[in-house]
Amino acid sequence: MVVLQVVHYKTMIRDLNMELYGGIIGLLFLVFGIWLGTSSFRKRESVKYDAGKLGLSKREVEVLQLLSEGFSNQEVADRLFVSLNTAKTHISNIYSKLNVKRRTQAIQKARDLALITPSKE
Amino acid sequence: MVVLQVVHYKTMIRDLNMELYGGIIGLLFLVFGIWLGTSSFRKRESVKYDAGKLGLSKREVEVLQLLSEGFSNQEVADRLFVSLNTAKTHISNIYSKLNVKRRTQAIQKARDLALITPSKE
DNA sequence: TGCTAAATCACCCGAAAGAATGATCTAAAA
DNA sequence: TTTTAGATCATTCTTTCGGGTGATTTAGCA
Repeated sequence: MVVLQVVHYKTMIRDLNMELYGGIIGLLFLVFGIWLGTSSFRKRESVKYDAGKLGLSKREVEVLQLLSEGFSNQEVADRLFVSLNTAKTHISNIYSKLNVKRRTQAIQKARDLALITPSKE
Repeated sequence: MVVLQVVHYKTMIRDLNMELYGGIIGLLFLVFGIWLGTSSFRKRESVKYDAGKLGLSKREVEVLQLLSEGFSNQEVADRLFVSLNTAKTHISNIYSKLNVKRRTQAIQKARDLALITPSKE
């Protein structure tokens, strides 16, 4: 009987350890699962990288950002404290660098390439 | 010794069960974690609902979709097999219903309200 | 120190976009 | 059947966009 009790005691110890292990491993699985779930939905964010690749200057990226927020040429000019003509020059340069014809297309491309910061989504 | 062996045998059985349980519970945690991770990143999608609320006709939603894809007025007209004037009329009506002044703002609002189908993202 | 890229601004011109208004036609609802 | 909403198209007019070109200034690089 003593033998049995000793054995039983050992298994109880082991049970406790198992519970602890179970909890920890469960947590690990949980964390791993959350990581899996979120990482598949996270988007890569590389602003300066793509912008530099396309030859966009930081001023042009600023303009692009404002364009994407729905501002007119004049509003962009006002917000950057430059003349309308300057704003137009930047915008034209953006079009040629992005290889597009219209501002809507530029905005589209900027979104696709993650050149700009989305306001909502 | 027979007793010991029997007890040992039982614990082995239990160990096997524990491994199974552990695996299953781990899987459950994993699934739950993935669910947690993804659900916090999923977006609501209600197309016809908001469109109706704003009083947009289905034709206008069609036009809005094309606008968001970067098409010019003429291209929208061509794609819907209507005249340029008709396209412009639709677009104007969209602006007043969305309470915006420019097409870029209309596109923005349409995206925010999930009135349109995003091409990429 | 000269070269170069970036940023700034100007002027001109044509095309596109947008506002305002009115008209016709059709299908569905009252 | 009469109303009504949606879709269609037109005309006129103003504003905005976009292309093309050239000039000046400044800051960093070779």
